[in-house]
Amino acid sequence: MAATKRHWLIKQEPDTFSWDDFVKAGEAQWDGVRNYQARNNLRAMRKGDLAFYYHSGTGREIVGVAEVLREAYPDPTATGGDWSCVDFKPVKALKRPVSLTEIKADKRLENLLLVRHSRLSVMPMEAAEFEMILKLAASRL
DNA sequence: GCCAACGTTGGC
DNA sequence: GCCAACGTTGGC
Repeated sequence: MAATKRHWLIKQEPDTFSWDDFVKAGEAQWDGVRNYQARNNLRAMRKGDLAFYYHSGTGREIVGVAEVLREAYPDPTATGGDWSCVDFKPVKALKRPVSLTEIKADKRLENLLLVRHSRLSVMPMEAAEFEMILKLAASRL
């Protein structure tokens, strides 16, 4: 019946909009994406899908889990072109952040687009990879 | 349609 | 602050 949930990772510079800002806001319109691959990923998201919230630049770590609140709709901040945005709400912060260094050190996560394609800001990931990172976050460093 | 130049992102 | 990776643009 219900389609299998897909898993994602979204990046944000904490200096621009941190996880704490996100939690304070209660939800966020994920606009401003101007890359086709990232846009297509946004469009493939379904309500209820989960996404890791990653701090790029300062931090470079996964800090929390977000959920798709509203599926892709036209990005109101776009002045031209065919762009989309998605609304997310925070679900929970990870028990402890999982850093890029830690992810890179883990052979089982070597196929993550976060590692292979570092410039992509919205990316899919496997359910197994998602679970693995949740497990890392629940463990001691 | 190719490719050089340029801009942007993000890790280090 | 630097640089690699990558996307986009524009000349030919």
